[in-house]
Amino acid sequence: MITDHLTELVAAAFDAAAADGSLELEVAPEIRFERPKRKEHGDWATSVALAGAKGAGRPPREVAETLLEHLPPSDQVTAVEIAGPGFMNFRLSPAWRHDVVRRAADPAGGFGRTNAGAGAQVNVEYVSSNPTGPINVVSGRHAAIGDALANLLEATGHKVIREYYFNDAGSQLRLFGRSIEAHYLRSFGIEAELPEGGYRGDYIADLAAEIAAEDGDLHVHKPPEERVDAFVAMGSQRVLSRIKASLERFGTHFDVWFLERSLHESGALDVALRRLTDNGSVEERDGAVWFRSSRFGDDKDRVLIRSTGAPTYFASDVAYLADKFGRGFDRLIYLWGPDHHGTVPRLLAAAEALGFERERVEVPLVQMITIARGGAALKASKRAGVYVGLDELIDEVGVDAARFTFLTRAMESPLDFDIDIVTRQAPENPVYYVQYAHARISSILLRASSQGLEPNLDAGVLRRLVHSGEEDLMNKLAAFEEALPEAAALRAPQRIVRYVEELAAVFSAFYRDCKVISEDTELTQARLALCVATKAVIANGLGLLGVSAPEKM
RNA sequence: GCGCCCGUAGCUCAGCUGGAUAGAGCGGGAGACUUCUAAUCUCUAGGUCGGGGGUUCGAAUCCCUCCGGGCGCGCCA
Repeated sequence: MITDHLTELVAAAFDAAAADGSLELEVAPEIRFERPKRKEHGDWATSVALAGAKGAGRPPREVAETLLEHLPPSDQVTAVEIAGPGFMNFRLSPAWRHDVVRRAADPAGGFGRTNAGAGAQVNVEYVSSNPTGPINVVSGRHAAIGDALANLLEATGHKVIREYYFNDAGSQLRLFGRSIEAHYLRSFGIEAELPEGGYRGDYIADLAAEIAAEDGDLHVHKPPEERVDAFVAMGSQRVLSRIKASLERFGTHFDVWFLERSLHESGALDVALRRLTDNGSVEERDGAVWFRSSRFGDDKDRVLIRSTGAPTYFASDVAYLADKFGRGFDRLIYLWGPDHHGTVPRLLAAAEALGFERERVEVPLVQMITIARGGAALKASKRAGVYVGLDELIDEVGVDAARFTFLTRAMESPLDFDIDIVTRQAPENPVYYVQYAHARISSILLRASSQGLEPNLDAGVLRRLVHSGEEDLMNKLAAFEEALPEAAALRAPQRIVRYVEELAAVFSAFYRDCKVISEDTELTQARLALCVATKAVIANGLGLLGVSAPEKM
């Protein structure tokens, strides 16, 4: 990457200046380059002179002057200027920009991709919504973010497994089964109370009606426990297949659908428990089995096995964690909601107690969504039965606009989601701006091709790109090589959203100022090459976000 | 009370591993369609970066503190 080259140059300048005694520094400051916000400040700038001024006992501008005098020549750099309090502003050569175009236009080049992950295996678990009801917009946000994170990790050299944890063993499922049971029994004229705190959505009644239609009164005369078991199984099965369908429609594909129940059935729960017991991380108290998580940084100890003998949800979590590491992952990412943040310390404690470095477990929290309709806040709750379904959202605004909206905000930022506003804004959603740029390029390329004009990436041809609109566009293309790794490292897909919007804007300016197809064949070929590169980068960026890049709009 | 997240333009939000004049979209105002896609573009108005201290050559960004909002602190999940 170019910044590595620039860093080497400056490091060499430090060495040379030290060697001839013109700059005395005990410790050289870290050399970092950044893209200046203002064009006048060049392509890349460094503030090392400011940082090093104190140690050198000299004014920053003087330090900068000295460095400048000792800077080795480079064919990538056309000028270096000292500006402001002591910034060193570098201007890069056209050849460097042309190289960017060439690499970006190469479909096999993997422009922007890195191998930072060096093949590390990462498990990304997200959505993992309980199979007690249809999937809602909150899960939609999780799905969009999880997909984007997984894509970003893959693009930076990680091997990613996308996983959905299916909670089919807990007390919520029980409650769900009993809720269906009540409706079912009522449909046969049998008096039945909805369980306290039970599920109230219409879909519960629908599920009961479906089962009644298929099985008739088959379940009426079963023993209550057995009957609830049946409803849990049938209900969650049906709900899960709907969840899968909704996610599929949303464009989210999981590699692994993991059943909590399998942890119980395989004995994984017992194995994990034994491991903790064997290393003294567990104790019995008040008839229950506790994990001594407070030894590993948690506020207090946590129950694994209740005094009733039933394992807690957390016990499954521990077994699941062990299972994931057992499958060879180097890193586990759990995308959780803010309501689970209190359970993060115990998860990390469990990792440590099981002998895995806690740094290998990462739990980004996706903040909540405040759902409103026409300004009136709604409470999204499955149990209360008021929520906006993912399907409904897709129907109203479409997958691309929904994803883009979810990804524009940083995940740690709460999202105000007014269905009416998003629906109304759907046609003017920024996602279309970006897609439009892509479609426009496709159209230009098509037209050019029909006239026998093709892009040409030869150095001699690209040399024709000298207009400021062309230069800006090439610079913005180059920025993808920083935007992608940064977004991945910071777990910040919104950076890709920003980038892609900016790229579309810069392209629009180029489109306005530089007519692509003209009488000048060589210039046309050069501009077509720039179009091809831009189109590829837009498509790559949108692809990372799970958003389509249409050829036509 | 403790913990986590948030507080930046009228609204929704970027920017936060410290940098040079704090950005975008929407909304407001004024314009541009004989032109490779007007789902576009140009210009414009709009800010005590919640308040106050501190660190620094430099703070929206780091530290402390206060205020406001949200969430969490179960042998629930």
